[in-house]
Amino acid sequence: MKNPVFALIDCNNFFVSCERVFRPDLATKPVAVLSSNDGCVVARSNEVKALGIPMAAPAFKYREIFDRHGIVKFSANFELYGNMSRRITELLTTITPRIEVYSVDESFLDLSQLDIRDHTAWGHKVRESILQWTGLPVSIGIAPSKSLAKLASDRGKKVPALDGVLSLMGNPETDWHLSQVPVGDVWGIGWRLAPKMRAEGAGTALHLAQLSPQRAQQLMGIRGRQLVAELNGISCFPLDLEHQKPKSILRSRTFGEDTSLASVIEAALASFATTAAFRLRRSSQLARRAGIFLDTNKHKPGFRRWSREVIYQVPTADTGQLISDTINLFSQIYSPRMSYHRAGVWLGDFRPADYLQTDLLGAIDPAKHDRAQARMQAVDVLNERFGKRTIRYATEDLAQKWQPRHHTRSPRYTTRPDELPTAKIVP
DNA sequence: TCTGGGGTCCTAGGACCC
DNA sequence: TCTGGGGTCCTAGGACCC
Repeated sequence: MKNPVFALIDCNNFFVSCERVFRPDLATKPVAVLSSNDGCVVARSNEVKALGIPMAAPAFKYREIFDRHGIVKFSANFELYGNMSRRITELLTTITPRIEVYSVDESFLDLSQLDIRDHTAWGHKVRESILQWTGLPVSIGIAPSKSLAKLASDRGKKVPALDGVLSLMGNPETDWHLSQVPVGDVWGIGWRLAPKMRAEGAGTALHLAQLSPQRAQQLMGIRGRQLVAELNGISCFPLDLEHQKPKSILRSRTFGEDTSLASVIEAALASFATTAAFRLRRSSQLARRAGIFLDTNKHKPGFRRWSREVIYQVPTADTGQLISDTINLFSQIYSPRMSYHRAGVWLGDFRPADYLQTDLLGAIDPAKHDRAQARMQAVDVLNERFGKRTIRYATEDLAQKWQPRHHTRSPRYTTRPDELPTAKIVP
């Protein structure tokens, strides 16, 4: 058994970098990407960070700074970002199959089986090929634990002299790097724990690493104890290769405008149920629970949330059933006097898709179940071949008014040929 | 007027059983 | 009648992540 070596590959300002690949004219301009409804800032170029605009800042509060500095705004284009993300994943998979895709812009690699003599040089080589093949700048951290790899990639990004790569494998400066990282920037220390750690005298990652395991567990539970060990180079969080199977699925949106109309909300719920069920089928699972929730505006007085759920004796991934059940749940909590701001559908308590055959045969009507399976498979095949929403349920079409606004979305360059710019050749 | 969307894990407490 | 302890399952809420 070899000693663990992890690399974290982390895309810099990911959404902004994706936009810049297709807009090289923006390479040195301040650029921000906004969430659904153009509500919050979800990605910032370094220039925007330098202007003091924080992550998740409500866009309307910073409009003046946006205008004054000519910040270029994009509505989030997740189809583009997802596609760019897959390109990087494919590239990394050629290095080693032992990869954990941790998020849309971060992957861990297990390097322990590879024959790498100089980890820093290896990091620079990987960084250059990703830049060459995708146009995206990344930072790379290499260390004996995931938490240290994460911290190292962050240092690689922030310290210009490191040029995007830091290896903490046998690095005599490890303690010094730890001493430069505020405790709140450590992976796993959020806004609640950071003040608590500072009060304990642990203001930096180095101080945190020096806590006794007992004290760490007292203050932060078992995860905290493991985190402290990780900072000392003892790996507690293994590579998660099964990451791709979700344990719950949520689809929700803030509406383009608040609404009291049942038909609008039903159309939204039908649409959420459809995409959630598709994702569920793609993961080869069935749900034993499904639920909905409705919210008023949480930033206005009198904020309220309503929710209902249904438990299935026979788990399902059938879109038709999920739509009719969510609409039914909705009718139990809907009041025409309320003004709704946001709604969502969630699925949970999953079983493997072959569970019905192995465990419930006899308890269900097999013919009926097979027909439902065949129906959903046909829908998925047609939609894959001819485009999303080729086949859909009528409830989705009751209204479009719920759909979020996205006034400044860029073309989906890599997935929608019809949105590509056209070049005219002038003779 | 205008404040996102999607996840995971841990813990404490209650119900229930032996 | 009262007493003890342990195990499991479920749920709600908290905390974190990107």
